[in-house]
Amino acid sequence: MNKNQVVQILEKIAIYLELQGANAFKISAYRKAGAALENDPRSMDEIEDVTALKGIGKGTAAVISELLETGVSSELEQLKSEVPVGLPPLLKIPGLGGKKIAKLYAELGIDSAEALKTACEEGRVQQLAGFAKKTEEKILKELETFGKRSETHPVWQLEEVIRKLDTILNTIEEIEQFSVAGSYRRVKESSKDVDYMISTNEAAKVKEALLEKVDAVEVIASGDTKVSVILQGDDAPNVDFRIVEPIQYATALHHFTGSKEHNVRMRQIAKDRGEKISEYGVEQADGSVLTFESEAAFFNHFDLPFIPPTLRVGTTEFERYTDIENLVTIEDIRADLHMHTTWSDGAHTVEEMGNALIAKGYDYAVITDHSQYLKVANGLTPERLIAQHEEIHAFNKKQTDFHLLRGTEMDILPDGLLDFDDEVLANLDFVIASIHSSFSQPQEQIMERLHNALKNPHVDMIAHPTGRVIHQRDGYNPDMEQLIAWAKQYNKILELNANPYRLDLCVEHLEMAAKAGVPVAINTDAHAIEQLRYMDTGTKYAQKAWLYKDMIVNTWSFEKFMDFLENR
DNA sequence: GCCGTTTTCGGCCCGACTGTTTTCAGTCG
Repeated sequence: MNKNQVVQILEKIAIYLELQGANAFKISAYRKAGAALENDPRSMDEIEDVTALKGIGKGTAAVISELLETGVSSELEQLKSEVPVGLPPLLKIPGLGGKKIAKLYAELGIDSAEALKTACEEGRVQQLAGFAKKTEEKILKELETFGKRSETHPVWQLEEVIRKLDTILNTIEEIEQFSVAGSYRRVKESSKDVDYMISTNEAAKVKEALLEKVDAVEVIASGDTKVSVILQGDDAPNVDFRIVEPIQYATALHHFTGSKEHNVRMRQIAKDRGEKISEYGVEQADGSVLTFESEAAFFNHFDLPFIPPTLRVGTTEFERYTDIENLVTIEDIRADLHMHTTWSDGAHTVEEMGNALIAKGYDYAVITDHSQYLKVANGLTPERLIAQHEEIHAFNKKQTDFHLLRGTEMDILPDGLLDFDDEVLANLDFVIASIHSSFSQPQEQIMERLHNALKNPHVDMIAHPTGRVIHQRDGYNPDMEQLIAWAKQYNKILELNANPYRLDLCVEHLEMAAKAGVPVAINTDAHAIEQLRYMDTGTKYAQKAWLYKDMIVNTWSFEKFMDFLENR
């Protein structure tokens, strides 16, 4: 039994305990034990003594060793025999937690969503102590969409939502500062909802403006410091707006950015020093409350550097914080090595893209339109590629300190051949090879295609190496260990494709690449000027894998980059 | 259930909101 499976069973035990109304700290002890395993970099086999991990004691260690020996947990089996199988899914109904569900089961025998619905309709739920008419109505309403709503929303969906909300918030005069917070700010691949932090001296007016301007189908909560709504649209997410006074903004933003685990650690650190952290500030032993100009000042108060939101997981950031200054940031990026123009399926011309790249402050970039195989994307034939070079050349002539390179995003064909001959490739400054077809081939065949590309001396980089689209498709499932070994052997670059639909390589694979010493490029794969902004998401995502700037080829100077390409 | 230089018991991060109450429990993040 592997570590993931063990962690999942510990979580299951926690869920069942919740449904028995067990002690909250006991429940969280099982979750902490799972988190301790998860955060340890070693595999299950490599961990000799689990009790050595903080958070795992006698009880949870016994569960783990039983799982490893027999594959089952007698504790979980016991719980399962006591708790009906229909109860765990009910935890997903907003407003219902373990205790209420336990009560519904104990007093009314409700053991499924179906039974709950009937009981509500018959008015039996509102007769229970602690429940009343409103609760019953709310449960009935939630049951209508039960199982239909997405539990989480992918980052590419939220990106759209957040762009719209930012525009709205910018029009509300009374707002002093605002920022998205929560897991989106931490660049999680998907989030349950959207959190916003807002500071103002006129909370009532801001609240009013929010309710008026934000397109909501339903207002879930509307208090003095919090407005919670469900947005209009298919499968739209919930948005929480938290409103605080300007002096509280930094600590509140930190608080609502999380993660929960990070906040717990911060509070423990504060507690050890006789201080108390809340969203409103840091309370001193004498009862006075400190507030801060910025999150950085808040961290500095605890002798920590600014910890970027992406790193706030509650573990490594407190152990490796001296490394943070080496991590790649958006300011380090000097180039974008993957983008499309009107020559293939892009929306802007070579010149328009070139000017936009200069406006971003880059030193160099590569135009990489699709190759001829990709007919749906108007891929370039060798002849059109040559014609494009004239245009790029003309653009470059007008520049003094910016270099636009000639590249291609060349298809690796289903039979493993490359879409351009070597003599075509030899004419290019930078060659990307990608798979866009026959995703369902067996892994050996996929790997053979990738190997063919990596072996070719003209190929510089593999783009979006797994082909995944977050929440939509898994990609073509390459053997990543092998792919990274080959990239190392042939000295090729692997891409972190920053498009929020992709984020490919993922964090886990980026960590493997970094460990192997394979150079990484963070690219937007922009098909239009406005998509060049994805670089920001990409660099933040790279931080999650603790990638240092010197590992990222597009932080290098133009000279260093060209030198690498020539002497690779 | 876990933890411990205040160590084998007593605390475990902290606060808002809602709906139920009439001072609070449950849920949520």
